[in-house]
Amino acid sequence: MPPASDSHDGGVKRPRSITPTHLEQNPVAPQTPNTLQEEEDDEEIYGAAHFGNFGEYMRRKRAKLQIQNAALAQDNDAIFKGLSIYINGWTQPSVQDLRQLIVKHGGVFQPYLDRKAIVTHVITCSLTPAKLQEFKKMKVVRPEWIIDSTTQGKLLPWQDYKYIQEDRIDGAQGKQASQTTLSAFAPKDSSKSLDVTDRNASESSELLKRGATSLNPYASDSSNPIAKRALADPEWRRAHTSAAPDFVEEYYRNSRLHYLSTWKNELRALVTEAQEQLDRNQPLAGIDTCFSSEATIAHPQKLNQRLDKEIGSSISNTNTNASSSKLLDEDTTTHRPQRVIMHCDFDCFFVSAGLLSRPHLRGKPVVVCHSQGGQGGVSSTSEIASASYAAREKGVQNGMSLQQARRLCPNVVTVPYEFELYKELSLKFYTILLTHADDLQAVSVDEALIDVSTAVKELEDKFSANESNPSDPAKVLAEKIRTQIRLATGCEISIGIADSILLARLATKHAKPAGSYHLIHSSSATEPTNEILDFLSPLDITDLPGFAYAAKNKALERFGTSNVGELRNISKERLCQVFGKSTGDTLWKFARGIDDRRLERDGGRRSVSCEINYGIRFENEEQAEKFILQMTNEVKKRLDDIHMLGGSMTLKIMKRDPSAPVEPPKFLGHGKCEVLTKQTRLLSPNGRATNDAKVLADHAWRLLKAFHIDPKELRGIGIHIHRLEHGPEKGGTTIQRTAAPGQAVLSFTKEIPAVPKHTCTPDVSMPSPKSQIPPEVMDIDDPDPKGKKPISKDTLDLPSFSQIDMSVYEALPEDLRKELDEEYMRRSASPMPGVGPSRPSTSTAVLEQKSNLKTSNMKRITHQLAPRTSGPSLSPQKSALYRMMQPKAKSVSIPDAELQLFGIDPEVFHCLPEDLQREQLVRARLAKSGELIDAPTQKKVLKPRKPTGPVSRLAPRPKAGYREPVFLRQQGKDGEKRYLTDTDDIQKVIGDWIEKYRNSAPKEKDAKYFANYLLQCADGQKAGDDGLEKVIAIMKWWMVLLRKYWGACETPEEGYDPSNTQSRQVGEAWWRVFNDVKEQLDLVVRRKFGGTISLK
DNA sequence: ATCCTCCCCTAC
DNA sequence: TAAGGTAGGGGAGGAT
Ligand SMILES: Nc1ccn([C@H]2C[C@H](O)[C@@H](COP(=O)(O)OP(=O)(O)OP(=O)(O)O)O2)c(=O)n1
Ligand SMILES: [Mg+2]
Repeated sequence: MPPASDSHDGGVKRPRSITPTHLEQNPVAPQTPNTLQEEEDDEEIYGAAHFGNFGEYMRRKRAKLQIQNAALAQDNDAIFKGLSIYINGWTQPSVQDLRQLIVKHGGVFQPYLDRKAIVTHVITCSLTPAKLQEFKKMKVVRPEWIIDSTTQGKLLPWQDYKYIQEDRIDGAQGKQASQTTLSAFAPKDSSKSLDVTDRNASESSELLKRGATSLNPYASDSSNPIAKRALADPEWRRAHTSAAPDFVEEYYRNSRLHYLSTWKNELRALVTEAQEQLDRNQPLAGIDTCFSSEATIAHPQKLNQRLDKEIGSSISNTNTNASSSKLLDEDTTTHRPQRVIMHCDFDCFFVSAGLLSRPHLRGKPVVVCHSQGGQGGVSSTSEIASASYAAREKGVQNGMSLQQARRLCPNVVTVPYEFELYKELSLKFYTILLTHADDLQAVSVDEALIDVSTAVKELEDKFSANESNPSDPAKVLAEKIRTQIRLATGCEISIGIADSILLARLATKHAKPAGSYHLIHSSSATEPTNEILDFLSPLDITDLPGFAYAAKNKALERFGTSNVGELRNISKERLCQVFGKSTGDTLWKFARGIDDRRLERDGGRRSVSCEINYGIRFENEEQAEKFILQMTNEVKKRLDDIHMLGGSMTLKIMKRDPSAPVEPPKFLGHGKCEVLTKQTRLLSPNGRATNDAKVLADHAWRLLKAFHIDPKELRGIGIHIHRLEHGPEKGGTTIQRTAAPGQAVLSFTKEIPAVPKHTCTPDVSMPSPKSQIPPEVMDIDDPDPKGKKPISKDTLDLPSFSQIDMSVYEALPEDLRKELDEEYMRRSASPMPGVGPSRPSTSTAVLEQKSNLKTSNMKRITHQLAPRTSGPSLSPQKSALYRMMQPKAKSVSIPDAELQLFGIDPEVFHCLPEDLQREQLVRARLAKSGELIDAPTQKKVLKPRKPTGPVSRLAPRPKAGYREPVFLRQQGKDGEKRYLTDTDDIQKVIGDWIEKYRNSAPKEKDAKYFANYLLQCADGQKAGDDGLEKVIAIMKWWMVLLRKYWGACETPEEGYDPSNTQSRQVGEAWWRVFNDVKEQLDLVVRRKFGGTISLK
């Protein structure tokens, strides 16, 4: 069974910020003042008092907590330390109260019952039978356990409070909690447990079963009746699911995650542009030009002057004229001096933005989500994008469902998204940051890393001139920036300062909300001091950037701890062993506060993708095909936006896991799924990477069909394009982005949405009138609407047929090849002039009639080609079949290029036993010495694996007759059995294979490998005609075996047979694989020999 | 060794 | 009702 996966759901993602809950719970001042405390004191000097009392208050409390948590291990009050507690359903006392008690006394409150998170205890007042079953291996206790324990100040035995229903619960088996040190930092992001899509569903399914709850929309096993009811109405389906004609557009208009990704890209580009301007010695003008047309922001220079006046700062910004890259360039050489990195991040960004127009909600528990039903939403599965700090106090987290939030905080207020506003604020934010930064890395719409070494240095010089000022210039600058941002946007940001990215990020968590924090060594030591180590020690691995739940699980599993301080004791070798070389090394360094990464520069895009895993509910193939069309059109737009062409496509689908309900708990979500991907080379008729909508659509549709999946089972579709090449910069097909999309795009495909979904791209970033551009304007902007039409055959500039790269040609979808064939014939450009019909038709039926005629030409042409590697991915991963088919002898060592010189296909060569390899070489050398290379027939062959243009693989075509079929030729040569060279052997392999999968469907990987092997035999010049015979023999044998075992399943039964046995499903899977392979073979055979293989 | 391919993982 | 996207780092392990 192919793997199922859902990275979102399995994980424990948690906000990086410190939950204010902790603050509330730990008001006691720390015993030992340390750096943190000192910084707090500093803060007072530097005027944090400007801010609302709220931020100041919170921040101070949190800082105290931070220190306290470090000592929490010894705290007698931490009676729940090491426990991870989940509260099920309605309880008395309330969830919030219990949660507060748990957290206050050192326990971990689990908002979800996550299969990956460790839950030591479940608290409940009542349990449904289903839950009872679900929890039967866990410690299920009544709330009194918590109450009594806290009142008595010690952890009472849970057994005394075991929750009992009529059925006996064997609760003693729950996993013991790992001894993880409590972190001062809150969890990274809201956990979305459970409809886990595992890449190895079978292995972990046992665990998966464990923790579904009705309150968790990601639980894997309960159905959503509301969704079921809605979907029963066909009208509704057609309006609200992927069956809708404009679903893609509508979806993207509302997907926050889509915006997040889009913005990040845009900001990166913008920053790069601005930096280039600055590098051209146009300090401020650059910024102005860059942004003025896109958002109404004050000129930075003026802004600064104004700000200086307003905040009465004696520090003027002396950095505005600094060259952006001078210092940076120095840095790149050897060891950089001492950087000052700031990590700047809006506090609860979406909420803060939303509150700009709702000031009365300040300080209240507010969340941003789609669901807006006032006090309703008790059962809403709508996801919370951002929660205010007041809401976080109650345990509400970003990414949580609204129903979860309501449970934790019944009076939480919901606020709608305002995407345009976010982008606007972000632009102001970035503009100001650029004003101070030597370098800037766009992290996200609300977050950036800046290198402010120069500005801090200048400030420092100024201070030292003043003498009497003991201020930390970095901190002063941070506060100045915060003030500027506040005045420009009305929002609070927090800033973490340090000399590395890692420490700056950690400092930010500490600074939030509405503060700044300089994580600095007291000494001027270059490497992390004890203070830094002490800061890090209480943290959890998930507090480190780049490490989340998977890392945590590995750490817990392999080291028994996820605490940074304890992980520091693990040797680098062990870490690398568990996490891999680079990641292990990084972890080792991070645990010691070492991070020498520089800020990332935009290195140019390497892939473009488009993926929707929500609301995918097809009833038939036609809907799926229409949807694919929408997706590929979207992909095309994205390619055009960045003037790129794609050389390769991966189609990714999510398929409902057989064990998952048809309607998952999350409304229209994908639920537990298997994730499958198929990849293909993506080449247009001109042999280059492409952006052609039709080519994209054809490839995608073809890939989708190759899954042979019931469209009803689809839950997600993604199209990824890689191996990007530069396309035309302007004009032609690349206009629509700068033109208003609607009209221009409509002009060539009806399916494309008429309204731009990029409502927040810079050119339309103003919320107002501009977002709707009149159609006339768009027409003017687009000089050549036709350029976006599928390439017209009449105007297409085709190379002469002989110039066509055959590997490219062969990689085309069949119908495209046919079309191309027809075109050549029509133009009399084919090697057999004038054979074709006068006009190509798009009718499949017609094309098929003609195919024989053309394939005979194809055969002649392909025969002249050099050997080539067969299609994409002849590189099986380790698999049972693969291992079975591996040659036992090691390969004779000889460069492939030399083999090719001999006309031997390396791939085949390496499959041969050693003695045969030698023999082949001897023969080849002999033959070559007696003949001239047939130069004129040399061809360039595009090597499938090299992304960069055609790699010439000069492979002189030996004279006909010379080259005996490498494969299978030795049959009968000397009765010795050889791997993969003898029919008997292969028959045995097939037999073994089937035997191995008598009771479960064959692995996709094996099937692919086997198919490739057969194709290799039948295709190209690797085998002569007896190669084909061999293939036919193998296929026949395979068929015989399948008939023997599953003869009844040869033709899949129509309709739904409730008595569908496991055996029947396995049989059908085998036949599906068989037919799939035969189909592929037929394709090759038809091309080569003009017919299909007959297994009669 | 170094590359490539097919994934997993992470961040917002 | 709800809108679970997207790009890049990098690891495992085969190909070169
Ligand atoms: N699961 C998530 C996480 C974040 N976001 C969006 C909304 C957030 O406001 C924005 C920024 O994410 P942050 O992680 O910076 O979180 P916030 O800014 O909301 O809070 P803070 O930074 O104060 O912790 O991204 C989202 O839509 N879904
Ligand atoms: Mg933020």
